[in-house]
Amino acid sequence: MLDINFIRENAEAVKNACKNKNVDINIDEVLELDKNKRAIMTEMELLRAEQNKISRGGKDNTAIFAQAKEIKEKIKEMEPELEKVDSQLKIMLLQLPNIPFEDVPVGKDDSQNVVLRKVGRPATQMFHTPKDYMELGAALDLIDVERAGKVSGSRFGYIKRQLPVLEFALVKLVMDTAQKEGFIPVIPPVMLKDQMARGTGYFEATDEKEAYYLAEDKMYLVGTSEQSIVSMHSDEVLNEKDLPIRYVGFSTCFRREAGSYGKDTKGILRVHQFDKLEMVIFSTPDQSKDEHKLLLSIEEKLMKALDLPYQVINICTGDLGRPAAAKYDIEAWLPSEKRYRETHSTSNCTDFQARRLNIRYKDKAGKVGFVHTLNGTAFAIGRILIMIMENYQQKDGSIKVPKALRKYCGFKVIK
RNA sequence: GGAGGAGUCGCAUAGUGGCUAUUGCAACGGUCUUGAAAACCGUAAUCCCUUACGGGAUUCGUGAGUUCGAGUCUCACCUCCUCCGCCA
Repeated sequence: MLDINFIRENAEAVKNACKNKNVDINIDEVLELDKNKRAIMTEMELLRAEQNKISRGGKDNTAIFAQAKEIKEKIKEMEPELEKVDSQLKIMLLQLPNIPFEDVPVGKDDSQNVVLRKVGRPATQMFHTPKDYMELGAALDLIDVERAGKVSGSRFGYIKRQLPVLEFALVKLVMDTAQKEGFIPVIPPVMLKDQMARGTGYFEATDEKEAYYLAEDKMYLVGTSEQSIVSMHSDEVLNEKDLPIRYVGFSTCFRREAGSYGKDTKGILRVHQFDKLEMVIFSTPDQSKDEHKLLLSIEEKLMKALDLPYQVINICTGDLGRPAAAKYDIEAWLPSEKRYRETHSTSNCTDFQARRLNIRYKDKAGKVGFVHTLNGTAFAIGRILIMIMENYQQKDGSIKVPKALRKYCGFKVIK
């Protein structure tokens, strides 16, 4: 959510942000509603002040109380009008996107994202024609999507044998790496009250089909632990001297993948349920750009530890999503598709989520302001397993284990 | 799932329909001090009107209601605690 004062004073900047983010909202209408709302409010407050004055006068004054009652009726008549304007305004405000930073490339969609750098050598000239991970997994009995289909339907999988052990090795690698940087490990709830699910700003009434909803209990399943970790400090005032607060969370994530019919239908690249290690940072506004760099640097450190070839993408305005002011993706090389596929994403959401969730901090002078929130993938387990399998496959169909994981999993090769 | 209790500023705490919601501690700022401690003084948030000085509205878990007036009364919901049941 944006500050209404900011919108009043920077209408052009907001219009421009909407245009660059492909969001179609009439800012002039927002300003008009805001103006209307304030006019009604002012009038009501004047009446209420008068009413209070009378009520504070004393007891048993029936003549004057009759007058107060009259004012009360008048106020009551105005209420629906205010509510109407206010709810219209609120709906529009919640749909407004965060303003992208000035150095974010302007672009229409993901085709205009910018490659910042490539690291590691894509194994295009591998010694043999690479097998895809499903073929490798079938031979070694590591992934079973057929039985998962029988039991749960499409876009599910059983991860078997050495793969779960590798998952725990990845978890340990991330925990060790992140704790060195002061991240606090956390396992968050994966079910959220609807108001919290909205707080992080990924869906509104129009597109909540993206999340799983438990109607009986009025709860959502998280699509990412970012939702429950960012919400953790809602309605709190943090102390500046405690900032930045860094968390590294592990949780299962649930996604309906509505609207992605036909995309990545095979295998476990795009599934309804997967485990993910996620980093979340609460910082002061001054710190957030550096913290964003830190998140990206840890993601790259983890990728280098696994020695996977990757590229870093600067996401353009049209592909940023509503809450982010800046976002970098990491894409790893997938040999079977001969292209890079997304494994990581890190966003600086500035005060956009903090304003919705009312997460504030008090500075040394005692002044209160909204924190900045940032998030970044440490590892999305399923996708990283895929990348390891394909990039570390051997001629005989076995899979080597990245050196950094060996001490955690206890074996060097899957065969 | 059943029965009972509670929610007031960061923490603790008073407040059974009336005017400006009490008190203590902590934290922060100031005075004093060579420095510190002590002492003393000050400090809630959100919103609206105003160029400003200033004024006003709202907020006692949340939302409705009763009333001229609600922390206080009524209803619903949320959260926590205790006991019973179930359970890894």
